[in-house]
Amino acid sequence: MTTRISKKEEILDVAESMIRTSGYNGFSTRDIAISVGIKAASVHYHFPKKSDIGVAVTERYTEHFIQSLGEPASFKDKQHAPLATYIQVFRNALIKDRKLCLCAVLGAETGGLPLDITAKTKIFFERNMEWLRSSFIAAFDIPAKAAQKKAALVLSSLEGGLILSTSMQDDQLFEDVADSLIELMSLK
Amino acid sequence: MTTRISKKEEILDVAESMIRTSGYNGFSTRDIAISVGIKAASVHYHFPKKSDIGVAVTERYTEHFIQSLGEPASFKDKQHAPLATYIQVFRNALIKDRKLCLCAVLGAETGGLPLDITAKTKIFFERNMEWLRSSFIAAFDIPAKAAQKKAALVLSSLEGGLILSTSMQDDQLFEDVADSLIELMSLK
DNA sequence: GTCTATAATTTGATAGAC
DNA sequence: GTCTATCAAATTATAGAC
Repeated sequence: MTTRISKKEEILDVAESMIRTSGYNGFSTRDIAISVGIKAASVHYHFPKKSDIGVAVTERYTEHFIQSLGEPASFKDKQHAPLATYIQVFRNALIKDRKLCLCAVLGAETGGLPLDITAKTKIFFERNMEWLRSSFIAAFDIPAKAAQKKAALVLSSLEGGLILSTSMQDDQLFEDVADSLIELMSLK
Repeated sequence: MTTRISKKEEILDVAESMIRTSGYNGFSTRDIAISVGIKAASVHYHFPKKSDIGVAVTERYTEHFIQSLGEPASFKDKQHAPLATYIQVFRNALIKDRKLCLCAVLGAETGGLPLDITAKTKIFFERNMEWLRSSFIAAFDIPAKAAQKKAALVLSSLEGGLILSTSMQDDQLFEDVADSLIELMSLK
């Protein structure tokens, strides 16, 4: 006897999928209703405004994403570990989900979004940068500024790599980005 | 006596700006009309369907972008030249335009776009990858596969860097990405 | 919690006058 | 080439019954 997830969670699941595929302005509350199997009015019962869905999806996505990375401190002196872990999370998005990172999509639409959603998107990137910085400091024992630069390159290139790979319909392009990162960062 | 640009060009200018700010689904043909100073019906005279605007903008953007890069062959044996040139074009988008790359935005919305627009977006990335590959082969005298990997990293990280920098409201993040690329690529 | 019904607005697009 | 007028459909959202 499996526990059924609530309609509220189902709405978030569908919304996350739709944003990661078509962007926040690429679907309607009615689209969500149809996909969940309820009426649009019922969607508004759980989330009065569409932007409430966007905010909730982004918060939940951020928590799941950071949790899936594990503890930065555990990479002490293990130089390859944090990058390998990080690449795998993005590879799963591309290969298993066949979708982009939620916040890369929202970041690309920034000017067309409600402000409460852009605020949550910013937090996603800040928390990921923090994870990468502290992981690189633990793994490589390098100064904060060097870790910041590495983190900026890794996060930017993997977010961009997902977009390029998807747009070009070429999974190998993502692997080329990953290979480049691994090769170049073990040299430095 | 300066030559006035046509309304058709003005529509493309405004549409390009709006897509790069809010995404293709983040504005209406009426928004364009207001910004150009005509009525929505007049926009449809120049471009019958909204997607015709998207296709025309993407084609024009691609041509301008590639032209601004110059000839790849001119970088023969000049190792720093192609990367410096490429970074500067993206830096201009961030600092001068205060906008993302058109095709990064369209790439992020892929699933919610008319197919003729996604086709043009794909061509943008293909032509940029080709420019980078041939530039790196000329500059570094390296095998095609090594050039492909470098090109994938450079294009992905600069596209992603623009998105992160904009979303985080932190121009320095883009410079961190650029510094990382320059440092790591001159070592390899 | 979900439904029907409805409303105000927006959107993409067309017809036809000037 | 631009306008007024118009439209059908979609979109976000609310009121109130069950």
